[in-house]
Amino acid sequence: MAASFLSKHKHIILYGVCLALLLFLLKWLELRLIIINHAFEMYIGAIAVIFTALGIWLALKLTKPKVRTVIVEKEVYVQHGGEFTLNEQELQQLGLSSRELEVLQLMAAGLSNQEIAGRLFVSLNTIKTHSSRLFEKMDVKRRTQAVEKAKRLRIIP
Amino acid sequence: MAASFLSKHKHIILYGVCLALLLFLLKWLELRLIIINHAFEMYIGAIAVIFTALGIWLALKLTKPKVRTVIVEKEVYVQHGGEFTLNEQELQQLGLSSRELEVLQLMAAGLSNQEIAGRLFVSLNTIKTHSSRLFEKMDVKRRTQAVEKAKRLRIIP
DNA sequence: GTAAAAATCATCCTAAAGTATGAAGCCTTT
DNA sequence: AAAGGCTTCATACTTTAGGATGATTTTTAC
Repeated sequence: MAASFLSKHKHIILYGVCLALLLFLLKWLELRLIIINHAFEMYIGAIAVIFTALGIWLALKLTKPKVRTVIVEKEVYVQHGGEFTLNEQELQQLGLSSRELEVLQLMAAGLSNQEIAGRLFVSLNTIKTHSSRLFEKMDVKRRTQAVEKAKRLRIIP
Repeated sequence: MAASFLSKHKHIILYGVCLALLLFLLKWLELRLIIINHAFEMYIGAIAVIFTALGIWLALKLTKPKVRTVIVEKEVYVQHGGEFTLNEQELQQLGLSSRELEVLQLMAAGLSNQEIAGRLFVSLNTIKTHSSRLFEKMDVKRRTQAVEKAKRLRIIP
């Protein structure tokens, strides 16, 4: 199929190829003419392009990369709490018993008398007695005052 | 207007002027070449040097600096005895009114409702209303819990 | 100017806190 | 063994705190 097509139109193909070659030759000659006529300018241009590229390459490769460091300070608040240092002296001075101190600590945690009683496995009345003696020793009238004073005196954290 | 245009396109204008000067220089060198025929190598060398420099300049001026963002976390330790730093975020989240916050602060100081009322020149009932709304917002049942939670959340010192 | 939020005050009621007093059991010290 | 402190518990009572609801005024936001 392909072979028969080639043999049939051999002359036409040959003519076409010759024409193409001729046009190509003409174009090439034209180009050569331009090149020959402007050989010097083109040479200079080539030099310029090559050395500009060289300059860019040198600059990019042989210099330290430009890095702009942006430092964003982010403050992180650390609730260190500051190690609690028990004020032993004040504690001694108040003369609180161990049970009273326990009650005071649970009061500071926000527990009610009933809850404290449950926590310590004693009756509500017992806690009331403890708290009364506690208030008396601490010279306060209410649990809120006791807690405030205890924190101020560093008896509890 | 004109000044801003100038400053805005400073690089372009500068480049244009440089190019013009360069062309002038080239023309002058060409003339010299005609006169001094032996300086061809020097001419080429000058071209190479100039365009290398141009390439370097271009690369340095027209490349964008890489931006590296470094986040430095700066820890801020908050000591127990140190300055109190209000936890604005938590305070906002609770949605306490200014009056409620006042009441809370006086509660933390160990004052009774009656005393708070006297301090703020309002009736006891008003303080009760405030405290009720306060407890509701803070999701607590008692003033001692409110004070404990407020101190824990750093809403009050 | 209207709607929403805040602040104020009141009444009634219940729950919790606090006072006063007494008492029993368990330690330690004298 | 007696004295004193600690813990426990109880009863009776007063005070304070807290809940529920309704209302008025003021401030704030749209």
